[in-house]
Amino acid sequence: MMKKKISIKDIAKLTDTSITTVSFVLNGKGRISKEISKKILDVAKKNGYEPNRMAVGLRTGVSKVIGLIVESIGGPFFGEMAKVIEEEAEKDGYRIIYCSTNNNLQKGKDMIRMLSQQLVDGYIITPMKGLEKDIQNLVDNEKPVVLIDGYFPGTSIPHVLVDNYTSAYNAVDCFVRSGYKNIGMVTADLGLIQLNDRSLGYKAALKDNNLKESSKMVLKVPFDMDKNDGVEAVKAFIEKQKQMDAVFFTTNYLGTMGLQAIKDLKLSIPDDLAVISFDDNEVFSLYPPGITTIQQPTYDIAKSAIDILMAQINTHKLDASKIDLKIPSKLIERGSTLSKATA
Amino acid sequence: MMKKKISIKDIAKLTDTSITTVSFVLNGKGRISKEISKKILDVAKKNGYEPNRMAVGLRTGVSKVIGLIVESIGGPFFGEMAKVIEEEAEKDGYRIIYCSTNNNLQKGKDMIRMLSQQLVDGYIITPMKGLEKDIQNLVDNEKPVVLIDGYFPGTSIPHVLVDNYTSAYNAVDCFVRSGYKNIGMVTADLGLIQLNDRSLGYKAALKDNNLKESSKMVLKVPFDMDKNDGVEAVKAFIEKQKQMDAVFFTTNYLGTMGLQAIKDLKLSIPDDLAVISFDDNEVFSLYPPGITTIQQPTYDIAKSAIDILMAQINTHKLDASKIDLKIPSKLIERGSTLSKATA
DNA sequence: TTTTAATGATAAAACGTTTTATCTATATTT
DNA sequence: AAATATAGATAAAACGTTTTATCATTAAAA
Repeated sequence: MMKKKISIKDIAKLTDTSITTVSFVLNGKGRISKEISKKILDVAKKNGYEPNRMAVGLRTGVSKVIGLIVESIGGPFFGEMAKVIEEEAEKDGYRIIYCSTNNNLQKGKDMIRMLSQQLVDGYIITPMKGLEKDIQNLVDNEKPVVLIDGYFPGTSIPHVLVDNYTSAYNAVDCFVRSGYKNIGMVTADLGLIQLNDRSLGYKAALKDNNLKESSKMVLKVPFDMDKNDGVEAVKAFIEKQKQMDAVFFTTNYLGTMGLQAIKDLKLSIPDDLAVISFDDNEVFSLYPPGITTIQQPTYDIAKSAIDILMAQINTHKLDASKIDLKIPSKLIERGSTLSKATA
Repeated sequence: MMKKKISIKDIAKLTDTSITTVSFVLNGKGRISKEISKKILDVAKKNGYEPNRMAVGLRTGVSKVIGLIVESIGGPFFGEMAKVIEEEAEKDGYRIIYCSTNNNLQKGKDMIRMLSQQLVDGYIITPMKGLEKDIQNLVDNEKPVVLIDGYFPGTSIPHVLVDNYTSAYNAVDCFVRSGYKNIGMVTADLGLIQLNDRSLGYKAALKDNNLKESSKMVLKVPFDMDKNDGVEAVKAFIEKQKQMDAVFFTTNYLGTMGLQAIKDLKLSIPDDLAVISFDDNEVFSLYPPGITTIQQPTYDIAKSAIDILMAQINTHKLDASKIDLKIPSKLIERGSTLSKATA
C-alpha cells in the first residue's frame, strides 16, 4: 500500500528532465519552454505531487508555521482568537502551532525556546510576567513577534490589545449614568499589565465623577485560588461592603465567580447589586436579567495581530507605527445595569 | 545581532571531532569515550545548541508534530480537549498543529492534504460527513489516525468518544425517574453519527419505559440556521407541543438556544418544562435553577485519543482492541430535572 | 606469536529541496 | 562572417541532520 511520496527527482525522471527544471517550473522561476513546463505540470498534478515541507524548510529556512503561545486555549476569548488567527494565517499559506502556558512561566520559556529551533517563522504571544527577556531576545534575533492581550511597558515590542483603561473607565461611567455611586471592583493579582490598566481606568472614572475611591471597595483575588474559594472570597467581600451598590469584575472568570457568589447570597441583580464584567460570553447574555459586559473586539485584535506579524515576516522589519495598538471595546448594556430605583 | 544558530558541524569544529561523533554523543548512540562525550556535551550546552527540526525531519521522516483537526477550537468542548491533548503530547516531545474546519468539507479535505506533506506524524480528527475517503486514505498509507467525537460506522479507523447512545438513554431515564412522561428532543441535522446515536438512545429509552415516541416531539434544527432563527424554531416547537413536559437538547449549542427560547416564552424550569442538555458548561451550572447535563469525559477522551495515537506512532501498527472506544458520560443532575410536582 | 574481538572514532551518503553558476544552441548585432 | 546576446536547460552545491560502513587501534583468545 503505502505508496511512496513522489519527489521532484521522480518527476524529473518521468519527464526526462532535470530536477532543476522541475523545481523552476513548479516555482515559476527560471526560463523553461512552454512544452516542457506543461509536461512537468501535468505529471506533477497527475501524481499528486506535494513538496516536502521539511526539505523546503531546511533549504530556505522558512517553515510557513507560526507559533501561538497563549495562556490557555480553553477560554472563550482565546478560543475565538485562535480561530480567527488560524483563518487569516491560512490565507497566506501559514499554519498555526499552538502552545498553552497555563500561566506557568517555565512552560512559557520552554515553549519559546522549542519553537525557536527553526520551527516557526513568527510568534503571537500573550505575555506574562517574567517572559520579558525571552521575548526581547526573539526580537533582538530579528524574529517576528506580536503580543496580544498584554504588553511590556517601556519596550517596543509590537502589541495589540483592547483599550483596557478606557474600557474600565466606560464601565464605571455606565454605572454612574444609571445612578450607582458605590462602585466596587473585583480583580486578580496576576501582575498583568492589562489588569493594572483596568484598575487605573476604574480609579480615574471614580475620580472624574467625584466618587470616593477606597481600597476597601477593591478585592484582589489571588490568581492561584481555586474557583470555590474564589466564590467564597467574593461573597465575603460583598457582605462586608454593605453600602456597595455596583461591582465591576475585571475578567470573565471573575465575573462568573461573582454571579455564583451573588446567587449564593440570594441578592438580586441589579436591585441589590449592579454588575458589569469584562469579556462578553454566553453566560452573561443568558443569565437573568442579562449581565452588562465589556465585549473585547476579538476579531479585530486577532486580525491586526496577524496582519502585523505577516508584515514583519514579509518585509523583515517592523513598522514603528504599528507597535502600540489599542482597540476600543464595546459596552454591551443589559439588565444588570438598569437605572437604579429611586430610593 | 542575529547570532547564527550553532550546528553540530560547528560543535565538531570547536571540539576537534567529527560531526558523526557529535551526533552520536548528542543522541547517545555510537560508542564514544567519556572525555570526548563530556567535552561535546559541554560545548553544546554552553552554546545553547538545539537541533534543527527541519534537518532532523528531512533525514528521519519524523516531524514530532501531530495534527489536530477539529470543527472549531472555539467551543468549550474542543477547547478543553485541545488543552489536554497538547499537554499529553508535550510529554512525548510532540507539538500540536491545529486546524479547524468550521464544518466545511472542502476545508477538511484541504487540511488533511496539506498536513500529509511529511509535516505531521499523526492525526487526531473530528470526522465529518464526506471525509471518509480522505481519512481512510491516510490509514491506508499507514498514517496514524485517531478520530474523536465521532466515527465512521463500518470502517475500522480507531475512534474514541463518549457513549452517546447510553448517555441519551440515561437522560431520558432521568426524566422518567422524576415523573416526566412527555419527553421531547431537540437535535440538529448535521448527519453526524454521534447525533444519530443520541437519537437512538432517546428512542430506546422511551420504548423501554413504555412511553410513546412521536416524530412531532422531535425538532431537527437545520445546521446552517443562525442562532436567532434557531431560538425562534425552538420557541415554535415548544409552543406547538403543549403537552410536552420535558425536553432533551442533544448539544451544548442547542441547549443554550433552548434556554433562550424558554426564557423568551417566560416558561419556568422545571415546572413548565424540565430540561437536560448534552455537554456541561458554565452556563448550565449557573443558570437558575441549574440545568441537568450530560458531562462529556473530556479528559478521558483526549487522554485516550493521544495514547492510542502515540501507540500507533511508536509501534507502527494499530491495536485492534483499541479501535472502538466508548467512554461513559456523567449525568450531572441539577434543578432542571427536579421531581415533577404531583398534579 | 598470530588471529580474533572489541573499542573508539570517522567519512561519506542520503533525505528533498532551492539556487548559483555554467553550458549549449540559437538569434541578434556588428 | 565574426562577435555578442539570449533562450533553454542543467550540474552541483548547500541546508543540518542521521546512519551505515569502514578504519585504526588496542585487548583478548588461540
